[in-house]
Amino acid sequence: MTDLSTEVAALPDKSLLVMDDDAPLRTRLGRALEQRGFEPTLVGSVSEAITAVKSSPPAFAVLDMRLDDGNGLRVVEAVRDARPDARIIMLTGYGNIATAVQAVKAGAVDYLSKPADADDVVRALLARGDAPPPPPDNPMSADRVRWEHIQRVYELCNHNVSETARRLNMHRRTLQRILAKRAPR
Amino acid sequence: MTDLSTEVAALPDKSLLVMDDDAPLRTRLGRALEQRGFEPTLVGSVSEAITAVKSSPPAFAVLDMRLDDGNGLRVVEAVRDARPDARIIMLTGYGNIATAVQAVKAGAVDYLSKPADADDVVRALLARGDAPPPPPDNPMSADRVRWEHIQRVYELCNHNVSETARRLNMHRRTLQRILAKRAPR
DNA sequence: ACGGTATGCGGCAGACTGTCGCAGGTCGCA
DNA sequence: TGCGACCTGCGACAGTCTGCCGCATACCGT
Repeated sequence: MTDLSTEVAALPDKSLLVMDDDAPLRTRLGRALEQRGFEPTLVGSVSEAITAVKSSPPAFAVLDMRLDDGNGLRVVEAVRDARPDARIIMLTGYGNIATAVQAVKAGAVDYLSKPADADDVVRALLARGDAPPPPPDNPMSADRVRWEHIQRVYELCNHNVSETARRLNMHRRTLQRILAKRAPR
Repeated sequence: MTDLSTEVAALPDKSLLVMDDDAPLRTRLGRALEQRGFEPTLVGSVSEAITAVKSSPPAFAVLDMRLDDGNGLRVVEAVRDARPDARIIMLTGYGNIATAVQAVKAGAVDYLSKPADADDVVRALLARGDAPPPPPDNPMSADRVRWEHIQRVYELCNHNVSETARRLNMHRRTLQRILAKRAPR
């Protein structure tokens, strides 16, 4: 388990589809996975992904959940239909349980929240026997949880401060101040 | 979808297993589900649950994830083995993505984090066609999210204020004051 | 009896929040 | 071109909340 690259090298099929609408991140992730031995195809939208899947179904897939032109779940289904043995993992900006449940039900083998480093992705991709890793003891600080929630809604509101504040039922001024600061640990 | 009770009444088999180690909560949940037409069996531990499943496999199950005498996942498997068509939902004090993924992979149809009210549970239990909430985004207030997180950890720490504060990385005094107040809206 | 730990509570200085208000920017529409 | 509807950033101020210290009490295991 220490050397992921050799494990990847032993795979019969290293084809991997990476879908993310953030181009720099996508490229970086693609490069990192390539270095670890995969043969990635990069796409930035659901439609591109579907096309790619049709022309050559990948053995692995790393998909962003939320894109501009549709839901990442559609791609999960497409990949599963084209290739039932594919190992798919979902990626998303801020972890959300409901989303994770949907993703797994749709057929993803795992769900990671960004920022997830390439090693995490590879580990999830390779994890044959699902090892219930550690005691699921996750001590996120209360402020951190609050902050992430805010970020999520903020993103969802397309970085519109006023609307985010309205939805969050908090003062625009307060939101502004919070957004101006860095994430709490 | 508006009247859950009538929908429950139409079920061929209303048997339901409720497992939670917190007796008051279990009773309350059981009563609530009974009022909505289910026929619940209440148990407070994994071993009791396994026994119950063996003697009469339920059509539905609401299981707490973490109990003193073992992992709720074991019960998921037991139920699934005994009755593959059963609809199981997991409940947990502390919402955790890794756990949610595990639960769904084990065969649960949904995963809710406490506090989940009875209607939420029934909805999850009945939701035949899945993924009705494509917009999985709640306009929960930021403070509410924080508060729920705190409550969850607090419960997880067995109502130990000092330990909760330590884990949450916040001051015990502050936690005390927060717990003394009611939930924010 | 003693150290370790948990709990409730008073108090205080400093940080944060809720509110107002003001100024400037963008967009769509007569 | 001007108006109205929004959005954004920011200053100021009072009221609230938080971090931190201390003290007293109450269980435990040794």
